[in-house]
Amino acid sequence: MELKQNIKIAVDAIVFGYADNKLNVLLIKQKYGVLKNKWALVGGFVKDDETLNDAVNRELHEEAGIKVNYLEQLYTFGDDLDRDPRFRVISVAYFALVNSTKLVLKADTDAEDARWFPLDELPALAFDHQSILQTAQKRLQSKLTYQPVGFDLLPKEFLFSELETLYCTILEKEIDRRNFRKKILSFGIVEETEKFGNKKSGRPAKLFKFNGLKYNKLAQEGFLFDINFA
Amino acid sequence: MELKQNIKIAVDAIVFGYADNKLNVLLIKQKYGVLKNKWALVGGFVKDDETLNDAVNRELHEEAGIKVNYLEQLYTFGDDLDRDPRFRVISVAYFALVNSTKLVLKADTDAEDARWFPLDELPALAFDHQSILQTAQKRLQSKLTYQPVGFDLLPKEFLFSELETLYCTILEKEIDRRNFRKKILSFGIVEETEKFGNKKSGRPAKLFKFNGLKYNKLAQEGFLFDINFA
DNA sequence: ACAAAAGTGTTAATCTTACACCCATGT
DNA sequence: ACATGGGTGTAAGATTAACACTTTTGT
Repeated sequence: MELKQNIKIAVDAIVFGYADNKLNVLLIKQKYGVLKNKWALVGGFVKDDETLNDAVNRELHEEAGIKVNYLEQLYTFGDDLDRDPRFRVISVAYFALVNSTKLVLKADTDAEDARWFPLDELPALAFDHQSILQTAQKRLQSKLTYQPVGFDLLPKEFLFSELETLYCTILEKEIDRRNFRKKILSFGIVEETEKFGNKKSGRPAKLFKFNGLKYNKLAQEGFLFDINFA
Repeated sequence: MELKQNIKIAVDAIVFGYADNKLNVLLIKQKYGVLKNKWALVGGFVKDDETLNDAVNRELHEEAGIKVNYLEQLYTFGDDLDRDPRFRVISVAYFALVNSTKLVLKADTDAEDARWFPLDELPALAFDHQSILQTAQKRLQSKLTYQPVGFDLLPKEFLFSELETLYCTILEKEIDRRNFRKKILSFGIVEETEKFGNKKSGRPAKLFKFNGLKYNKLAQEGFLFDINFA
């Protein structure tokens, strides 16, 4: 009874990036194997002597050449026995955020191609990656309201209007500018810099930055980041 | 590179029960193997042709003879390479709730013994089960505030005071009786019955029941269960 | 001068918190 | 009559929601 198990374990990463007021997902098209010429999430099999975390980071590096700002375990998909046509695979999915604006994707060892796709222009995906992606999108939406993960999708210094648009875009709702600014500033974890953005038109706007250390300190003392708007 | 993987995949269940104003956890002591004479979570290896969900339910049945009221995936523990001394094991942990008051545990095929332990009187646990348990406890605490999972720990009909004590116990804080009752009743998902509890002393109290169908309907319309008290 | 985006305050409504006394039963 | 737990309302304070005009720059 003990050792007859023949199940493979993989990790997959849903990497979200944000650019041009759009939420993007990182997909790759592999050179070899069953996945040849199909778009898929970054991912692969776990090595015997490597942690799940190391496996994801390795795949992210090998297949797309990136380091992410935020990474957490999302869900383990293992109820679909025919997920992978080759053999039973259980996939531990991870959820990752990057500031994609200036991110250069280099298709490295395993990948033939790596590209950002806006969420509303997705190609057909391999396996059950479509449904994994939906789970991830829901997670992102809810995380946004109770953890300061939005900043991981923006450059270190950003305009308030960018932060606001990010929230509107991802949560798919309108947000009142004044109330949003008031609320965010009331937390005391976003600071004004001396610099200004470089938009072409309109009144110049100050750049802001997120103070992660301060957030951690406050969070330990019981502070709860929380944004909820009608 | 493809198929040399030698990792075993297991499921474990953290089953919480509630009785006598205490939160309990279901632990088992196995007959055979490395786990002989050690208390551990219900769990075991996944079969090749069985979903993760089926695996957990099977183990719950085989090792403790129970059906749970609530079951959800908790987290996949796979970063500790030496978790199991025999070989690399990745464990998908599930989180389960039962009304344990009248639950008869029958040690079935695999288990030598199955018992409820109050959270503050735990024995030493096998593997990394102690830390899995802590993750589960945190999950329970937070779930309690944004999903009506408390009802899954109580009998179908319960006293308001029982519900309140359950919240106090699990969240480890004092709650104002009037505010609590007002809040819960305002949701409209808990209904008065005609029956009364059978406490020995004090004024007789009505039994209430949770209307799950109504909750589901409301939840679909955007209703959010939410309990937060200082 | 006009277009474009940034910046800013107030008020009404709602929700949350704090708090204490009477009620129905068993002994 | 007393002990035990059940049941109830209100007022002050905090938070949220709704709402529109002025400012600064480039063209």
